[in-house]
Amino acid sequence: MTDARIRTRHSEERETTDERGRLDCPECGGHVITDEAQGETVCSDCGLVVEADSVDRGPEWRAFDAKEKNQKSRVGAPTTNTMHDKGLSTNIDWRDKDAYGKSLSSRQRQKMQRLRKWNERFRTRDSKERNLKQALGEIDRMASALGLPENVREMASVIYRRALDEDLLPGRSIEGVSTACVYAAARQAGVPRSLDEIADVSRVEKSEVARTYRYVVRELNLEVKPADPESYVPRFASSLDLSDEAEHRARALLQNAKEKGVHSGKSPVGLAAAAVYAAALLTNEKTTQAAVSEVADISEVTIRNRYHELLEAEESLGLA
DNA sequence: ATGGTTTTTACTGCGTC
DNA sequence: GACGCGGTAAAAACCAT
Repeated sequence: MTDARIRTRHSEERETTDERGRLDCPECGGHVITDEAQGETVCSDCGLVVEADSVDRGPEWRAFDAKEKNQKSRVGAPTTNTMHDKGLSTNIDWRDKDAYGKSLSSRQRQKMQRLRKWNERFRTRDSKERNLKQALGEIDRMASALGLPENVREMASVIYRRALDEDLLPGRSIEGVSTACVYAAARQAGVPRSLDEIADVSRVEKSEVARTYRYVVRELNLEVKPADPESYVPRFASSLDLSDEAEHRARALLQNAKEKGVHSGKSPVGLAAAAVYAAALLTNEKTTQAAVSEVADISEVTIRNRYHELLEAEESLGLA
C-alpha cells in the first residue's frame, strides 16, 4: 500500500512545477525569465514582474580595469556538497576520444583505461570517502522520492558531512544517518515531511530514524524548531486541488489557533490537515475528511477533533 | 519502567443522494 | 444501500519522568 501511495504522491507533485522548478506566469501562463542583473523575474509574454528584488548572484567585488578583474576573478565550477568530493576532483571521460573528438590509438586507449582505474581508486580511497559517496547517493534518492528541492539535498549533505567529521557514524548505519539528515534538512528548510513519509522511502525503520535523528540533532547542536503546521498547508492544499483562497483561509485558521495556544502538544500535521479541511468547508470546496486524511497521513478522527478546536478558537475570537 | 497524553482503530448511528 | 460525517471506547504510540 505504501509504495503505491508514494508513487502517486510524486507524480502529483511533479505536475505543479516542472523539473527545474521553473514557474509559469500566474497572469498569462507564459514563460517566466529571470534577469539577474536587474534582480527581477518577469514574464516573457505579458511582462508581468513576478518577483522583484531577488538576489543578485553576480560577483561581490568590483573591478576597475582589466588587470584588477583578472586578479579578483575566482573562477571554476561551483562546488557542491551533494557530491562526495564537492565536485572538485578530476574526472576522466569514458569516451575514447581526444580533446578534438578524434578516436584514440589502441595504445592511448589502454593508457586511458589504466588512468581511469587509478583515478577512481584515488578518488574513493579511504573509507570516509566511500561512506560519503554511498550516503550522498541515498540522500539524493530519498530526496527525489519525496520531491524535495535541491537546496534540501544540499543541506542534508552538509549535515551528513558534519556527522561524519564528528565521528557520529560508528555504531550507526549509513542508511539511518542519511535518512535522519534528510528529515532534519527538510524541517530546517521549512518544507517538512512527516516521519512516516520519510520512513516510507527509507530503508530503515521509523523508530530507528527517530532515534538517529534525535542523536544527530543533539550531537551537532542543530537548531530545529518544532515543525510549523503552516508549512504543510501548501502541499496538502495543492494535492487536493484547493483554491488559493482556501489555502489562505487555512493559514489564517492556524495563526489564530496559534495565538489561542490551542495547539500545544498536538501533532502539527494533524493541525494542518484539520485547517485545510476546515478551510475547504468554509470556501465551499468539495473535499472529504477521507481525502485529507489520505494526503496528510493522519486519521479522520484526529482531523475531526482538531478542526472542531480550530473552529471553536475562531468563534471565541468573534465573540471577544 | 511508569503514568499521562495524544493518536489510531474499530464500530455505530444519522442524514443524504 | 453507499457515502460522508460525527461520536465513543479501547488499544496503541508517544513522551517525560
